[in-house]
Amino acid sequence: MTIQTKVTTEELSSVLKLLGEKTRLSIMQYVYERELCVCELVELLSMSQPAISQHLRKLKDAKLVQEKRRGNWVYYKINDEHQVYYVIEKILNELPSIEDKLQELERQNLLCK
Amino acid sequence: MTIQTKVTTEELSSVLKLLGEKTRLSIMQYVYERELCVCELVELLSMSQPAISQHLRKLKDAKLVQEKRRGNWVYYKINDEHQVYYVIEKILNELPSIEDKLQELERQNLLCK
DNA sequence: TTATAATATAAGCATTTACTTATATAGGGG
DNA sequence: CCCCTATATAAGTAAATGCTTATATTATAA
Repeated sequence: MTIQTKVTTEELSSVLKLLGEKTRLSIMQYVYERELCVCELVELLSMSQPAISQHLRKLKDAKLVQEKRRGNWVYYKINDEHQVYYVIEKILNELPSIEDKLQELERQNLLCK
Repeated sequence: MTIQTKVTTEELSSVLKLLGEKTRLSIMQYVYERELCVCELVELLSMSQPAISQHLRKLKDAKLVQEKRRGNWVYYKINDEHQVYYVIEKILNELPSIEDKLQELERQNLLCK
């Protein structure tokens, strides 16, 4: 049995506001599928590095993602222990798979390390 | 079996952006529970009538709510045929019940008609 | 230590947003 | 028809937002 912890409207809306931005929702989708470093996300989303970093900062501050440094690279993955992770999963599962884009990245040897 | 129709990241993020605002998320919560007119929402949320109307306009444009006029009053209810209604329900179910607030409104005879 | 690569942060800016106040519209009752 | 009530819309504004460019930080490698 799953304990349903209720959140406040403010807490939930602040999470939804973060997901309610195309780039950030994409980032969430990617780091839900697998751990990725900043430069990989820059490639995948075709956006500038500062833009991606700033989005990641917001997601990290909201504890929606976790970071781990490995040498020069900082890897991000989804935080599956977030208070409303259950909802976040439902949201991300509505989106079509991005597996092909990740494979394309591998094929082009653009993966870091 | 439920057919899982995938939406684009843009479509989904635009819905989440609308829900990612405290007042609008509250409105959705209320019209999910029952049909309400504008002046009732004004009471419940303690906000100005134009502010509520403008939020309702956005929700209506996104087909998240449906409206029906009855005399002077315009009633709004959730659109349970929205493309991602399944997700919207999951989101709203995370929030604590607002039943008590609706009862309080009734008790004070603030319900229209 | 110096150079280089990956990432983060700061500052600036154009756009969007959520309200306000004022006014328009629409329907019901006299 | 006129008046009143409920709602919608318009215009204005302060604050928030998502980018850009420039620079700082951090770790690795020479």
